Amino acid sequence: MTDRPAPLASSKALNIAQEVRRRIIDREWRQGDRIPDEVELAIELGVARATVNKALQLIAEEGLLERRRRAGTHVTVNPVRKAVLSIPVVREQVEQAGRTYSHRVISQRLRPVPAKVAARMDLAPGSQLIHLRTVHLADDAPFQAEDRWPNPAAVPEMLAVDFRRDNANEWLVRNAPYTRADLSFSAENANKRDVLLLDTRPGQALLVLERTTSNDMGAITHVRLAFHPGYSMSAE
Amino acid sequence: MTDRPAPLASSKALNIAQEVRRRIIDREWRQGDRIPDEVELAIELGVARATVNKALQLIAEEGLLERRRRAGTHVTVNPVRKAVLSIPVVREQVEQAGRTYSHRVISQRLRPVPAKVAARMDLAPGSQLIHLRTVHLADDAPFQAEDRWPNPAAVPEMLAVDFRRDNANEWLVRNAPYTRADLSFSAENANKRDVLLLDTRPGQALLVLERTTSNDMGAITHVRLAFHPGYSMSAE
DNA sequence: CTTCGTGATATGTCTAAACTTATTCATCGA
DNA sequence: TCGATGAATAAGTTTAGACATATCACGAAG
Repeated sequence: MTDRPAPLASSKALNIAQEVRRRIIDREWRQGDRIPDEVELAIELGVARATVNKALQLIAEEGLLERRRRAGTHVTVNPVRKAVLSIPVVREQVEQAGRTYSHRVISQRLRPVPAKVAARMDLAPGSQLIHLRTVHLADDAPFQAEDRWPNPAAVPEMLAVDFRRDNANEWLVRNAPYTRADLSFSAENANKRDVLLLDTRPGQALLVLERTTSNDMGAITHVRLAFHPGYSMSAE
Repeated sequence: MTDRPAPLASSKALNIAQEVRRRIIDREWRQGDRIPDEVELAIELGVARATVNKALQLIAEEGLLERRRRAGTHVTVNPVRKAVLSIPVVREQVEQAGRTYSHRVISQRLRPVPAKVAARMDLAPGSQLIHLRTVHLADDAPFQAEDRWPNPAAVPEMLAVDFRRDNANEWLVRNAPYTRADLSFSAENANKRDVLLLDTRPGQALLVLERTTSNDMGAITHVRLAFHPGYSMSAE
């Protein structure tokens, strides 16, 4: 029987990263301190420098370390908290919760964009876009109200699509891939339309996600998603 | 003059990643397709396999590719959108906007935790924690209302700290590093206290961030941050 | 027909070595 | 005193090669 080299719950690089995090958290390396360089750590830990490099880069991405050529690696003084949000497709979100998904298109027609949306999409005010209003349901209860402005200039075929049959989000993901997405979260008091779509009362606080997606050619779509009351979005 | 080997706007690995993204976006590789394996790509692009590996791992993290040993690398069918939120320390957030930061501690005392908070922090109901209420100001206008439950069991010294002088968030970051943070966003209608602290009207929709931080020993603190009306949080 | 190996294969990981590049620091000259 | 210059340094990147490991696919045994 060959003795296995390590328990290997995970990779060497990850073990090193964990050890480095421990030293930072346990104050062996204080905020602002310069830590030993890659060569030293490689020798101390008995691995190749490339492995130490991988581990340190990982932690630097997490924000606990700052690295600069020649200056060395330092423990970040005021680490900015980063949170990764996963924003799944509505349908999957609903189905993953074990509920039945459906959606209803309220309206679909060509309209000039409102100024605010035009600004976000970097379009000339008054441009004609498709305007689409949809409500997404979980077990026939309103889950999310969608107010979308797809840009036919991005994908001309979209003018021929009937979004009553094809889910707009999924059609766009498949037919108009984007390279950039700007999103923002806010809280809004339910307006009349929200009340109607989400079956709630006026003024109810709603979590609102606004997203603008674009590629090199320009904006593809802007969408405002209002979640049902009480919805909360988790991270990390 | 030695002719430089490449324009080298960035590294080879990043250039390869960009090229791979392009092929996915331009539909040269369709959703679900298996793409050429690392060795093939390395030969095609004239680089080492390790470089291709780095590029593909990067894109897999972004969610556009799925990789499994032996099965190969496939283009993700329904990519989950991921967004990275940066959650800066309040003080820096305010100062970065060119405004003057200040804060006022409304109350600080030992109290039994409410059931909801106890559940989040995984504590026995009725445990005694410090309860701290603070309002953060930008140019003397309310910016954020904070409702915090630090756990003295995590760092006993905190019982002796006067948070009127030391910013609680910053004291904790320095003296009680955490390894885990759970956060969630929601929208809430302003309650009476929010109205008072944020100088707004009852029912106003507020963006609320709740965060529980902990380390191996258990929960360190739970905090509810209510932002001033109209505040929005952006990502990517 | 099903189940259980077993080999082939694509990715995962690590290493040692070399080269590149940004940045600091000390030295020297104006 | 100040600024320019250049050497030294630490991280960044790439390479070729090796071995590890998960899993797919196929064939043998039941």
